[in-house]
Amino acid sequence: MSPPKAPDPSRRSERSRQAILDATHELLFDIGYPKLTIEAIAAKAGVGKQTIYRWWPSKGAVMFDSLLAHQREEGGALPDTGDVEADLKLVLRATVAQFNDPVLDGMTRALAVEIQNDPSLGREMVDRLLGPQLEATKDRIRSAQRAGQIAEDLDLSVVVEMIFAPLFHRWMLRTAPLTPEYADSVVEMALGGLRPAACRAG
Amino acid sequence: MSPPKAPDPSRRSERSRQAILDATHELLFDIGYPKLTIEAIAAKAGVGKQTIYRWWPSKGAVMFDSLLAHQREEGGALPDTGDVEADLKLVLRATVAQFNDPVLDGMTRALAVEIQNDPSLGREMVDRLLGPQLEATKDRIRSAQRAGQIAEDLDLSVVVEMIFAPLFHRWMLRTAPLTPEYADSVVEMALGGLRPAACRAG
Amino acid sequence: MSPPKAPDPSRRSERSRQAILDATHELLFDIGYPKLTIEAIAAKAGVGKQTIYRWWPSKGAVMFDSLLAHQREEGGALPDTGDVEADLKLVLRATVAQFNDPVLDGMTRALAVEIQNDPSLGREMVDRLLGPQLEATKDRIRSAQRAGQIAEDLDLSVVVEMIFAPLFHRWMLRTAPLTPEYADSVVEMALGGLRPAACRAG
Amino acid sequence: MSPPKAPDPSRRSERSRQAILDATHELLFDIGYPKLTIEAIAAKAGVGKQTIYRWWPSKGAVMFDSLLAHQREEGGALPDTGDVEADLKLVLRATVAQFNDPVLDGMTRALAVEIQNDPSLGREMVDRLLGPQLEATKDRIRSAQRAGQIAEDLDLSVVVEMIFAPLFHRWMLRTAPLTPEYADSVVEMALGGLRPAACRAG
DNA sequence: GCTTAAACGAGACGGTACGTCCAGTCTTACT
DNA sequence: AGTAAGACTGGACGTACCGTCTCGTTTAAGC
Repeated sequence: MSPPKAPDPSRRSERSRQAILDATHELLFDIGYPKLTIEAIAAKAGVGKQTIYRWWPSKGAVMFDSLLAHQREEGGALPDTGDVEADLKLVLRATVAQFNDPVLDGMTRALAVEIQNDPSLGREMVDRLLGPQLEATKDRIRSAQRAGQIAEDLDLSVVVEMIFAPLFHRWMLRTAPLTPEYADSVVEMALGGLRPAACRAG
Repeated sequence: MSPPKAPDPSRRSERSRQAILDATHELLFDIGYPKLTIEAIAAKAGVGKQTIYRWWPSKGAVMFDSLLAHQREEGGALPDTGDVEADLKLVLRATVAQFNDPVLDGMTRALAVEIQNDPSLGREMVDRLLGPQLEATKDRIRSAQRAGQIAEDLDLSVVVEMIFAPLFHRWMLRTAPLTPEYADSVVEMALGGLRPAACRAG
Repeated sequence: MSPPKAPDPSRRSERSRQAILDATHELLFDIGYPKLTIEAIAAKAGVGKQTIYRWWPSKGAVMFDSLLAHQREEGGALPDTGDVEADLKLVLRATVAQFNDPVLDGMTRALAVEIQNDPSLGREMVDRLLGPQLEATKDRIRSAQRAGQIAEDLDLSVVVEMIFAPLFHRWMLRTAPLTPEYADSVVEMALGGLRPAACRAG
Repeated sequence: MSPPKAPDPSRRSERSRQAILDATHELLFDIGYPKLTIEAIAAKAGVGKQTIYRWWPSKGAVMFDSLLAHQREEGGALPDTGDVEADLKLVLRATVAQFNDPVLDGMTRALAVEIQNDPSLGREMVDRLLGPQLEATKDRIRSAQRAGQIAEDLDLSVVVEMIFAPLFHRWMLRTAPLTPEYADSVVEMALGGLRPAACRAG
């Protein structure tokens, strides 16, 4: 008859929620996502398994919330020194550093994996994690357009992907090591294009 | 004492090998990689589990071999009409189509996922699947360089990633639908760069 | 510090008590004792689980009260036609019928089972259900003694068990079907004894 | 299609079977049947749960096999001194002692309980445990019949129940303590019957 | 062709984790 | 204060697979 009876969020135990998120984060750090189990989270958090199953649909969802809860509030705007090339290189070098950090590497891979199995998780990730960063980058690009450094007639969604995707690709498929120099190359090539051109040196 | 005793490949049963690869392929198609189990493969192939464990180190490795065995021999060179932009658009549109094919989509995602857990699988994949395609693309780029359509002083590894990565990014993270038009945009933007038009028409 | 705080019976909700007893009875009928759960009783009765735990110590106790509340008031004296054999046969045939009634069968088994785990429940059952019937039988036996049909120097507690125990034994251990004829045999054999005797036919 | 796939008894591990039976027996002794869990048995036996589920349908069945495996081989004939009353008193006093032994008490109650939920278990119990004892008693009665101590025209199934049932009844329902004297009373009353003395001395 | 050692199918084994169910306790809001 | 509701910790349930380990049974190489 009734849809399987949804729990009442107003009665949710904040204490348990926090304990679960903390335990998950710690376990991700200690043993990594593939070895992470609901049972281990429950045990470490001092929580019944049912409490996890009551509020999250999957292991991936718990991990995602845990990631959100524990990331520092970095979502600021990009630097704007007036030199778009330098600013983008700075950002991409930072991204390279993140990918090379063992902990972040593990968690980000886990997240990427889980998105493959659970598209709804992917949507949320795009909205809450990736989206804001891409938006900030778009803002910086727009600023550069006003400064005449970037062409006007471009689809900014494609632009930001042109910039970030190569890093993601190399990291995810491990085709080659991710270095700061690679970040620089990507920025330069994206800005200048592949064609031979007198004005490339700008 | 003795090293764990390697099996003798010369006595391997070709019949069983094929049955396992076929069963895996069919199960990947039917139930998807995450639900795929060694037991199911063994049962479907009419094979003992040990026979799988004897010859493959992991579920991912079986799947990878199965993928290799069942893909058509496409590894040829890229078309070369003299117009590098048109040729690249053609290739990228084909790639888009592959990503949008439900079966290939599922299997490629499975492969990408498994690479996260098993770097050695990643290396093999890069060598046997991704590498050849990137090499073929590099060849086409080199041809375009000789024709004066592409700058000479570029790191080709970065170039091919500039071209393919945006598709991969959008597909993997599901940030937006993958369309042929998107493929065109990527090619145009990569070739022309992001800077204002003055220098773009080349 | 304080003893665990006994609830005040004067404030007990009669409405809830009845609802619990009714729900229990109905569930016993529907799904049987082994599958009966406190949660199901509470849900069916529209009552909080705590209200059950507050007033009853165990599932068995609830069931016992439910049984008491729903049985008809039968605790009268045995018939006394002057023929003790006939009267006992009548009573034992009625007992056989009760054991063969599917509903009573299930509930009585449940009760018997629960007594094994909870001796205090056993005591109460003996006092309130079994005792009265045995007492009534003892009265009938005493009447027969006065009429010279039964020996004087007998321990009546043993006598009544001689009469009822065989039925209980056969029912509980399912050694053979319980029939009215069996009831007759038991009465005849108990009265006449096992020895070969000229006077047995009476 | 296929019936859920029966395991092949010829490949059964005798070592595991014994370990399970032993662990069960020990746990029955230590914590009692109601607190006995399959998980505890598996853990104590050093065995996977599946191995228990593979070979036994229920907790009760394991316990029953464990009981059978650990009982001493007592299934012999009753004593026959020529005095049936004395012999029966001996047997019933032994039965009383068994019921009063704390370990046997617990296990027998557990068995009796389980029979209520699982009639098939009851049948097996009757066949393998209770039956033989009743048959031995019937043999002794038959011998007494030949000696002229017991009437010829009696249903022996009823006779043995007349003798054993009162003990069982008093034990199971805890109506009164089980004593050797009670055993004697039962034998005397069963043999002599309830009618007045005139015909009783036989 | 016969022997013999390997790979093979089958599947039982000790385990781990799953997702569900319910016990019994605790919390919150209502009567 | 007792109650309805239901979230909580805890723990057993029975299931699904894991990867390992026997079992006979092919099967193919080397004598």
